[in-house]
Amino acid sequence: MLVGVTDTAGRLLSLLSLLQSPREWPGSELARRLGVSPRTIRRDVDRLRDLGYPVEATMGAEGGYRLVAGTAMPPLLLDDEEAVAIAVGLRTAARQTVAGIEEASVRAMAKLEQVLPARLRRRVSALGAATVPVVLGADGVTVDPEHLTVLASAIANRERLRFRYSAADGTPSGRHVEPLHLVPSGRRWYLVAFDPGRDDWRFFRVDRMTALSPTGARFAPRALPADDPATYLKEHMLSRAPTYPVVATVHLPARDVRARLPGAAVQEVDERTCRVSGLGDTVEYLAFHLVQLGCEFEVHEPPELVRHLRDLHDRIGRAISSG
Amino acid sequence: MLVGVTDTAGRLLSLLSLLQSPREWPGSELARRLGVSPRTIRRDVDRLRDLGYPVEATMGAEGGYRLVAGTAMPPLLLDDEEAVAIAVGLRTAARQTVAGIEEASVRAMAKLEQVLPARLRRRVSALGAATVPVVLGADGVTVDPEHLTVLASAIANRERLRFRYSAADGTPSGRHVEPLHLVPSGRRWYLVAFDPGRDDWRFFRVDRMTALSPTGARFAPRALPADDPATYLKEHMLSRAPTYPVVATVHLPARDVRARLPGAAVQEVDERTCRVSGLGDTVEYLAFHLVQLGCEFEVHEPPELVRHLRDLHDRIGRAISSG
DNA sequence: GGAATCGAGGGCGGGAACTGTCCGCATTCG
DNA sequence: CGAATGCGGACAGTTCCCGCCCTCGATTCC
Repeated sequence: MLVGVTDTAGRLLSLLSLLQSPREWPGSELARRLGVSPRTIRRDVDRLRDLGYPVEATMGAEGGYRLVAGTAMPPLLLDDEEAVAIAVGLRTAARQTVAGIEEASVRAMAKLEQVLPARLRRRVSALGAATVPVVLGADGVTVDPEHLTVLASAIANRERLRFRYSAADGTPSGRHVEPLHLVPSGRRWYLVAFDPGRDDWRFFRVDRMTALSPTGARFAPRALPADDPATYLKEHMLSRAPTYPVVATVHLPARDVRARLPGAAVQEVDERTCRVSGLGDTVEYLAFHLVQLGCEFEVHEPPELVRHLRDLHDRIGRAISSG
Repeated sequence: MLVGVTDTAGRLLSLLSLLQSPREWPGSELARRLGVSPRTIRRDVDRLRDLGYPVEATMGAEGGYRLVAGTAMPPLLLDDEEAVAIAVGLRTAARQTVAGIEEASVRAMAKLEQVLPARLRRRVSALGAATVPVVLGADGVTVDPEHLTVLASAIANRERLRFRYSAADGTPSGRHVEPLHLVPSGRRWYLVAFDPGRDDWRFFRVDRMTALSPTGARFAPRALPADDPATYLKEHMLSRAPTYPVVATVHLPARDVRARLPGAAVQEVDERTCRVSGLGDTVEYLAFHLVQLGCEFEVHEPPELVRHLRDLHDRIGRAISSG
């Protein structure tokens, strides 16, 4: 049998792949599948262990090998469908902007997209299109995951970027910038970039960018006039992004509300009533979460929210009266 | 220099890891990082290509290596944060039951969870708990992703499973079964399993199972008395799961509605009005999507939906009148 | 309790593969 | 044109891999 390291290394990868399915494999079976002797399988298992991937073995009849959790992530060997599932999962997660792992999400997306075979990419975008964007964005805008991956690549690769931008007042312009950071803020994403034409730093809302195209031209990254891009962004955005301090009384035990609205400040009033404040950043978002609790509640604080709920109330009223 | 295949294979993995970040790497830099000569790097790149992972090289100054999309998925080498991001993404995706990739999602979750280091697992569950379950389940029940991974492992590993089950009428019972399939249905999951005690096949709703514990005892999988678990389940469930045929008139161009409600049958009435039918399976779900469109609409068909909307209307009315 | 199955691991010999070095070549950018 | 980059052939020395022996320990089933 003609072999080489590519075979040895390839075999180790195949072995890793087999061991990653959540079941046990007897060494003889592995030997058969990989076309080597059981002795070699034992040695391969040792090699994997040397590499830091803990392979557990159960002895006796019915025994076998299994990859278990170690201290480092082993390389994930995915089949087509699993890769698609992960890509779709990341996209929906990015749309909803989960917790504090947005950057990591985007990095993982970029990494995956970079190596995702074309046929799978098609399936992912088809599925992505078929997925209901559950989050009702303030203005109905949801950020396009594709854009995020393109931006992440351009940043990592230090490539200049060309795109079209619609400013807040709607006036469009063409831009050519040196992208430096991608910063999540609420359910929005901002690109922090240096604009050589205007010789200054600029922030761009990702959902307002169109026709992204990395130019391929490299640049040497400049130092940001602040330690942290996020705080830099916050300073410059403070005046603009309105946040709604909400106060509402919810007729549900405080414990239940905390479980269903993590992130909100919940204050117990009595056994079955509590006061909720500071939920989110857009009235649509706030209204949705309050209604979604499915219990009685009263809104006290932001007049905008009350107005929005009144609209909702009227709209539903019309829907059922004319139907 | 003392080397071995574990070094060679390990180096190949490191190389793959470096090449997976979305940027270009000059060979000299790679050689420096991996502690080998540039010639070896070239050979390693060749080896990766032999393994089917297309490494692209750009010549000339400023050139370098980059991993591009090929025909097969290369092993994904993730850092801690990326792994957590993927795990969280899969969990939220599993909760929402995306499109037709549910099984793959669960398989990927099981694969990932199996090798996820403990410290990362803690972060994932913390983040998972902090994530708002956006989907308002019919009865507020969302399936626990952990359960799904445990079940998937038990199935793949052909392990008997013990758990407690609350039947539809609420009566609890202890079960000991041979799990065979996990079937998604709407936003619910069912386990298809053989119950040796009762000597027959049974279906269990995953959200009604508690105290899951694989016993470790193996079993030889029996043949299901049907070709396909999904259709088998459907036959047995047909009478129970009510689906609501909805008909509503929506005052929005048909094109827009199709974009925002994929899966629904949309029929154009005139330029700015259309008829929507057959959206989903629970009134809460239907109501949510109709309201979420943010436009005028009238509901014609299921009286349950009208009733639900009236409740919603009244509840919102009380919320804003007393606030 | 015995047999069968499975993992762990030492030793050996032949053959093969890996690495580094040196070389000339092609390509791209400034 | 020169510098940086990738490409790849040839060679020599080292070493490492593989399959085949073997024994031992653990576990399960009969």
